[in-house]
Amino acid sequence: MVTKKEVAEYAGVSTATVSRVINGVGYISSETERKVRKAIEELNYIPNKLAGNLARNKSNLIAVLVEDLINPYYMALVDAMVERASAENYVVAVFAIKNRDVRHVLADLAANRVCGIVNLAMFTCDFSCYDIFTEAGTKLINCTADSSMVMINYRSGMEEAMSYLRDNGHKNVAFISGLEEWLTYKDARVKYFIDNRSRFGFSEDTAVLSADYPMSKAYDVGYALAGELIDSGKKTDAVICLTDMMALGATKAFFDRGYSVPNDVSFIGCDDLEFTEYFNPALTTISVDKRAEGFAYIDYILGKTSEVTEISTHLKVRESVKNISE
Amino acid sequence: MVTKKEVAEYAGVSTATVSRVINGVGYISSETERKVRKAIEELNYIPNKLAGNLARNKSNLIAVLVEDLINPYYMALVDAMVERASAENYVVAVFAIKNRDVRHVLADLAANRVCGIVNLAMFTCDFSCYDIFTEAGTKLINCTADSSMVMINYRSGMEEAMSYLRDNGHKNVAFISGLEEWLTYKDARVKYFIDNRSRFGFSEDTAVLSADYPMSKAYDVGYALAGELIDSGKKTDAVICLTDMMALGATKAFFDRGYSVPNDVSFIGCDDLEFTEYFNPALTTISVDKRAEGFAYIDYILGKTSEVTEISTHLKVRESVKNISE
DNA sequence: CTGAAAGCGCTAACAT
DNA sequence: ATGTTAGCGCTTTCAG
Repeated sequence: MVTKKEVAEYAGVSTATVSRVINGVGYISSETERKVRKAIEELNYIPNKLAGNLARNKSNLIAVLVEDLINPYYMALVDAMVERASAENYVVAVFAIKNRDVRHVLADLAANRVCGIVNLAMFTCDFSCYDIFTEAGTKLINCTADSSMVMINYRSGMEEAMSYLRDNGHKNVAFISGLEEWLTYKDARVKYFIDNRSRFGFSEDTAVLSADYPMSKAYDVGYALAGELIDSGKKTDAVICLTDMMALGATKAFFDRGYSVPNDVSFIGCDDLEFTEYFNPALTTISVDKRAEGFAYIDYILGKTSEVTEISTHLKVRESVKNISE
Repeated sequence: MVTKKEVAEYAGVSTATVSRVINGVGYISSETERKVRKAIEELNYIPNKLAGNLARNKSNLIAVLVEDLINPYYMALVDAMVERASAENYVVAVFAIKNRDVRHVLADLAANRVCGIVNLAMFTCDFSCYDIFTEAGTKLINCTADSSMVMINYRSGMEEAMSYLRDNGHKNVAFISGLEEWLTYKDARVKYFIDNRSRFGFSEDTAVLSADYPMSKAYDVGYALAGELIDSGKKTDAVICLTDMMALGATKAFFDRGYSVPNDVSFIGCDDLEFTEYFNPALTTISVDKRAEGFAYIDYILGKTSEVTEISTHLKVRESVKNISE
């Protein structure tokens, strides 16, 4: 594999000059640049990132931390991140916590001198774990509890969803959160729901159901919680679910017990996973701009954003809500 | 960040010795080892992979090449690969072809000196593109047309699926392949179906439908093809789909036209994506051991396998096939 | 505008 | 069993 030195010799310049034209930094005469580019071209030179990484003691690796990867939402996020990162010659690597000591994983990240970490997992770990990274200037997303640089604005989506339910005659709407209780009341979706349901004329007496997501799978949680909801005997016209996958499980529970969706109960999910369009019925959902979210993460890590980025949400109407106003 | 040299000094040995205990190679007295481990521990030393990679001119990066990542099957595969790779201190990075010149992507891989490439994309590219890698000793999976080191044995799964349909009284079974025609007849699932349908007493007159997967999304293809199937007016008791996502789209097409699944038509998918259990009806599918597949890829890249690995498949019966024998 | 040269932290002969 | 040392290929001052 041809090295920078060979290119330099071939072009009759120094390696420093070659570096300059490649990295587009510093002054170079157009004549020299031409020669160098020609040499690169003819020799088919491919810069060795390994060496570059070491020289600047910083890799072009961006780490995505997940519990496990079996989650369509993450998939969409990672997809977007890869797209954005590769445009800047960065590489996105996936690290999973599943069955591993978090400290080991963190050590892995450190050993590979990742330049940024996007934490999509929900493990708990005291912040001192991250000292090593903050010290090294690694950009962290979602690693500490405090102010995130990108926030999903669920207000608009929730507002639309609740208006839509109201306009379609629903009054008894439950919320399947699935999160642990202490998280449930911190979640922006749940909070908005609770704080505003009376404003939309909904009953205050409907259930907000917690469980242990994301420890358990979203659809399992949805299925179980919907079962509880049915068993409770509470009158419910519609249910909003924290995520689409939860809605998938929850609707299934209703089907399994002989109910029809949306004839007997209406459903609204959240996330807008693209294939939920093909669910039966097609899922009405709060759409999150996952691509923008993924882009924002990368932009932050690459230092291209200063202020916090807000990700928009809106309702995507499909078939899972029935008009029951007479 | 503390370096190997500092550890060596602290322990009163040379860097080579430290390397030896870390990499567990060569002889070291237990006394020295103890001292070194103590130094590592007390100094909180984390080896710098960047330097190591450069020194051996080979990275610990394994690349996964995808068209895009929005595919639950890949997700499961990547998940498994990450698990296996991290156990050996390798890192899995995702590279996407979408909207990019394949040659650029390949150059990226080369620039990062990846030690292996798992090609999950389906782009065409003459093999000379890979010369640079074979020359460098990079392990390649699915990059050239010839013999793969891991093969999914669809026979058993298909056999079970077809027996099951036969035993449930189905005679007119269609196959939604979705692949382009020239690929359709190369695919093991399709081939098995065509070669054996008469043996199971199925009509030879049923459709095998092609399209342009994976250029188009599986569920879109499934939806469109199922529409064609319905329009054709051909009698069909059951349909087998190349993938679960295709089945999702296909069943939706039937629902949208007023049919009931499985009352009017039965469905069998393939892949056993875990959440298809929650489809309505729960999808009966040919289960592929995706974890084993992912593991096999990594094992091959890491040089832990010599002979070709075979991935097993079997039918997972759920609710999408109805017994129509009277 | 360009070149020389000193690292980056680690590996792997080669010595001892 | 352990130490010495010459790179790995690139970046980046510092001179000129």
